Amino acid sequence: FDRCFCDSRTEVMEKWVAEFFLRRQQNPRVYASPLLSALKPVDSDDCVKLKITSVLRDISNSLIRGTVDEGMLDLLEILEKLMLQERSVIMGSLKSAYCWTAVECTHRFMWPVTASDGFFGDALERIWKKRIGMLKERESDLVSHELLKWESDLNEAFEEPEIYRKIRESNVRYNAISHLTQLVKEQWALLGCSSLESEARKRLLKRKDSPNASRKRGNGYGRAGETTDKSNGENANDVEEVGGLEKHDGAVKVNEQEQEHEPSLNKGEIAVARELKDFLLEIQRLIDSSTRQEQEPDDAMEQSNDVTPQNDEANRTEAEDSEGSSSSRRVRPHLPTPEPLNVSPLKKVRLERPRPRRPMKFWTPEEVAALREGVKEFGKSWKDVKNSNPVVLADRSEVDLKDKWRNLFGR
DNA sequence: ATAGGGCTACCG
DNA sequence: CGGTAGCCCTAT
Repeated sequence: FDRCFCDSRTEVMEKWVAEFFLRRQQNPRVYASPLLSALKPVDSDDCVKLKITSVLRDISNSLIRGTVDEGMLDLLEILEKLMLQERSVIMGSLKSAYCWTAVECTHRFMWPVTASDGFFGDALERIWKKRIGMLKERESDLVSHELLKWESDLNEAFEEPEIYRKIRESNVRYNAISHLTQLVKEQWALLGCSSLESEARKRLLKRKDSPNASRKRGNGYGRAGETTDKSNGENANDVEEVGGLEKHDGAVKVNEQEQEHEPSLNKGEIAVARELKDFLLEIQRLIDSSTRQEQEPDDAMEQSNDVTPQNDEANRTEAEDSEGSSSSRRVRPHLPTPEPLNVSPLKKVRLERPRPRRPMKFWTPEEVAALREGVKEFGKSWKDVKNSNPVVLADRSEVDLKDKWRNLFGR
């Protein structure tokens, strides 16, 4: 950090701030492209992560709006390319999300009862021949078996009214949304917390550790905000704000990839903190005005700089926390009429219907002996018992062991 | 992961 | 019926 402290300091901070806003899940929703263009274009190669973050943000937003269209396919393709740049594997979740999104994009043209009536043919041509054709050409990993299967099914559907009808009536959208949601969740989790936040946590820890020798590592991070005294002025503010916001970070590990930002700020710490805060406020202001005037804020942004809203800065954070109270004055985007779902997402359905009962098998004396041995050695930790003789106990689950033991000796 | 309640097939 | 063995479900 020292090295880049002088000239590229602001650049790093821009990245951090952008990243921070892109990752937070709360309102106001950030739109990736305006945010990135609002910042000076930081187009170095190490921005891949930031780009991934922004693509994810776009996908999330699209999902929140309920929009699963060909723009989504674009986003997924970009995501794939970025992940290749990062030399990470293309995961199953991305493949199936892409597959189902492609199917959904086609499926939405199956509104007429017969294939030839509407634009189904055009959709096939555009999406499957051209778009996916290009994927095939560059041997993309997105071309999965699943995808190929659907390709042939959809092509068949064009000829066979019966197949057309079946696909037409199936609930593709539900699957597409599920897979996309899954993908987004997985990716957010993979990214961990933002650089800004991990920095804040680090400083928080340092501060907590130094005064008293309480070594409370592990998941001590959680609600640390309250315990810090506010006497530290703006520093404390920053930390609280940052610490409280992100929800999706689940695993509280400081991401390995975050290490590039590792070196801590001990010089000019205060100055940096102050600058960060200014950044946050400024960006917040941009976001506020841009989300308020719908999502085409590119030009709106300029004027809004001076017409900027006023005093509500102070209560802003609280307003966001109670989701929705402030959203009433935001323009609600026009949502496409949702297609009816065969399965209500509200009703908790078991997607795999009740497993057929495992056929009953009596315990052999050998198995019982193994069980006794195991328990003698490990007590009632069934996991260990099973591991102590995995061969004999191969088709007995840990629960089976427990049940059998109960049968043998009452309680 | 484990404990404990419940269900079902079977038997006397 | 009641009892038992094996298996399933779910709260902790």
